[in-house]
Amino acid sequence: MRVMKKEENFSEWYNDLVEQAGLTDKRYPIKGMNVWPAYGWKIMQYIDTFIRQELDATNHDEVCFPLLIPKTEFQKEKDHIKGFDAEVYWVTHAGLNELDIPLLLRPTSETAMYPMFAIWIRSHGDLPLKIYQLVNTFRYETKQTRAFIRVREIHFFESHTCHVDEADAQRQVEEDFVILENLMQKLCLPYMLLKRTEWDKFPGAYYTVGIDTAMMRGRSLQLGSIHHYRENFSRPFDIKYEDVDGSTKYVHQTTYGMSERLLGSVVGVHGDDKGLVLPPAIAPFQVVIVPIPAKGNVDVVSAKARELRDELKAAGIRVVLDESDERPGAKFFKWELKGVPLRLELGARDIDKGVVAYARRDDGEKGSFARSDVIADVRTMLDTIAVDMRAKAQRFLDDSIISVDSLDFKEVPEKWLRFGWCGEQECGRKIEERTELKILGSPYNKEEFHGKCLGCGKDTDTVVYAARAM
RNA sequence: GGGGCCGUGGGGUAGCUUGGUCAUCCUAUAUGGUUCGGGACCAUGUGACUCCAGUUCAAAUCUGGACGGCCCCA
Repeated sequence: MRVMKKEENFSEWYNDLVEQAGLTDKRYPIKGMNVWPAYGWKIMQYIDTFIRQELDATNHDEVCFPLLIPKTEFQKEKDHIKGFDAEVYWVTHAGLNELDIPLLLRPTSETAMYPMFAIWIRSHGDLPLKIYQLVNTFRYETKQTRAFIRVREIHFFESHTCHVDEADAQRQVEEDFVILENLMQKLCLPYMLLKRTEWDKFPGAYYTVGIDTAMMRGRSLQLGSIHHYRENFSRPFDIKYEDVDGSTKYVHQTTYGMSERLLGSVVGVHGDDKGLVLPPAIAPFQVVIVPIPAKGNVDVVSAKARELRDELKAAGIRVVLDESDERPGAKFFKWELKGVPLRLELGARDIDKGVVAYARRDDGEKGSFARSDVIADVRTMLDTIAVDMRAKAQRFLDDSIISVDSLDFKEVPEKWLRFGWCGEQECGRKIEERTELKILGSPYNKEEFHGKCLGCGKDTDTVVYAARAM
């Protein structure tokens, strides 16, 4: 029961942590398909709740499509099939019979939804159509799997929208960025919006914007992506509407997808050698109260601790009182492992002085609150913790990036590289091969830049970021 | 696709080379007691050799296969 050192061996540290903290149980006998135990599921549910809130607030409707897709629908968009062919699970039999048309488990739901969109959409009055679902999707990953980050059964959020024209679809993409920003505030995660290269965009997309954050040692992790499809899917799926002038037009579509990787990033970005560090917004318990009993005052301390718990609970703060018969020290370690943002301690000393002792999970700071102000102080402290967690993570992302203007290094730095690129695929590929990094793309919100392409040396005002993807 | 390593209580392990005693230790866990401001202690318990076949008087240990896991290379 000891958490590894994050700096020494990130992989082992991560794998140990997610199991010890109760986020996942990897003992299920299928590779890449893990069990969600209560604690991990609860956190994911908070994340999902925020996603729902944001989507509902922007007039998306939650729906739920079937898990199985007929092969015939899946094959309608050529690039899409090419992109996913190698990693779909097939259902070929039902009972004792072989199926005439094989069914696949959705790797994503475009081809499940779009035949229905073609039926639902008749006129411009039906647009925009904005829906989303939170479901599990399946991808047969051939690379090594890792809890939350590379799994075969994915806990997935996907929104799909249809619009009258490209400009309206573009407005949707911009709205998605706002939704993202609000969510990332809750998770205290910094990120970058990078427009993917042509060879790395989503199969079938017109363009893809990747949402990336920084992990240890220069690794990048994609948290999700936003795609503009133009008419790439509406044509093969025949999703048309009748416009005001009576003409028939194809809709323009967008999608937006994120997964349990959000949780994986929270673990990887905020966690430390003591365990998980949860942002207050998604912590199942924002506060843990550890009573410090001593010989002769067990009942008094217990009563005071319950009183404190009830007050916090009534104030809407998610609180747990640990009355198990472990010693206080053991409880400290346990709740630190589980990442509870704020610990309150209540013993005879505190009761006498009219205070409650506290310890912050994020930076370990200790102090005490006046018992009379404890509700307000806890609220303020939770806010402060979130602010500080964001700032710390942002610093880490900023420090992960270095600008380079040549390929003349003996060893590729363990960083994200920022450099100029002329935009030619040949140059891009060459840079990727030379550095063994992946070009994540150029900032969606253009950065002022004047420099030379790292591949061919031509002047360019396009800057891109490259990193080793996790 | 090619190569290598490994499967022992819930978790982590020793034992395997050279087959032979009640399968080691840590952790977990159950009951009782003493404790309690940073991983308590005592007492008594619980719990494992991945599966199938073979060799043998005898297999955790040797051989073959299946299944599962991990790592490296393309």
